[in-house]
Amino acid sequence: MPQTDDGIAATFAPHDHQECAHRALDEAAERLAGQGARLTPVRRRTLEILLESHRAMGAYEVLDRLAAEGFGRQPPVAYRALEFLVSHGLAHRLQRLNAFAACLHPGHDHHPAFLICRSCDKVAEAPAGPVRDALTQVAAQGGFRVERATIEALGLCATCAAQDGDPASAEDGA
Amino acid sequence: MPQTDDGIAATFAPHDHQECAHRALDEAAERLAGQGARLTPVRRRTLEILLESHRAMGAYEVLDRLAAEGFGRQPPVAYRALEFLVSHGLAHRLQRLNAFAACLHPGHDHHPAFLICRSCDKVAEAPAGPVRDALTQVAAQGGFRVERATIEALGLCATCAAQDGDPASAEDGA
DNA sequence: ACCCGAATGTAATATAGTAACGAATAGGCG
DNA sequence: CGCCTATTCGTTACTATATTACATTCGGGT
Repeated sequence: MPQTDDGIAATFAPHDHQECAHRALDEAAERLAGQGARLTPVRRRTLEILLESHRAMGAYEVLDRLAAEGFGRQPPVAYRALEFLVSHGLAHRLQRLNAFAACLHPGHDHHPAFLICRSCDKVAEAPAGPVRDALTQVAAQGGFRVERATIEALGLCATCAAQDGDPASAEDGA
Repeated sequence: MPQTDDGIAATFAPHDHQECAHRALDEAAERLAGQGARLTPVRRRTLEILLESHRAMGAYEVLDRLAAEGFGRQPPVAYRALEFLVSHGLAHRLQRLNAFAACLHPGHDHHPAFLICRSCDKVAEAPAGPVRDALTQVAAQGGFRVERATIEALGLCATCAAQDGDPASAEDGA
């Protein structure tokens, strides 16, 4: 069973999420301190909200939460906090979903590939190195220089595949 | 100089676009006939509009054009035609841009990678096979089964790199 | 001619994102 | 401390993107 615990399975499988989220928040605070950037209350709360699940959330979904907790209730409140987090590598924007997800590996590979489970809606980050290399190479053959790449996969995670009795992802269902 | 004429360079370089667009339209009509699908006036015109350039166009940009030519002026008019084209493999949707581009290689690789030039805004389709393989593999290591992938690169095409005097993409500019 | 399903058109509304500007606030410094 | 300045926060107003719902029209079969 060639299943490395690289964080993908860890995202989708049941786990101590309190611990998981708490550590990500600590890491975030630490990294920001090093950069002289301020983790203000709205920003911190926004990150906490994203960290409550491994799903991606729309800006307005985040905004509703913030508003309910006494922060501003206008779109820029959410967009600014989210943009701050993204630009500091603490959250990611998912193009396919027009939504945002907390980064679980701040600092490792800031431009990962995303694996979006269509069943449980969770989003995992996967190392994009080899994928990016393949893309860079095929582009280079046409004289195109890749500067930024969007790599997002929709599919089924191992946990959902097992639960939904989807045999294709196990051994063989014949 | 390992530059195959796989269509990437062909998209970005100056070329006989009349011929290029016309051929794509013919191919489209032929394919649809084979499927029993109808290339109605709005749909045909929508495809022609997309084919006028190699850029991606927003739905409302297309809609304006259609409305000016006597078709309906409400969003569904454009969205329906575009969705039809996409679902029949005659156009693609670019997630990064919330926009649509005509497919130049209907039938070949219906889920290509996209190369978007940030300078001329043109969009080329690149064979996504190797990229997709790399993605599928890294996902599989986490137990994730990829069903659909979005692969879009932003960068600089060869033509723009040469014009803008960007030496990095030529040999070396030291 | 009649019927039916597909395609087209409309109005209305939902969702996503940005611009512009004033009020509050945190730190730097006399 | 008191003042200044840059950042952050909040608001209003607006633009852009996309969908739902429903009436009408059109093509093709019988």
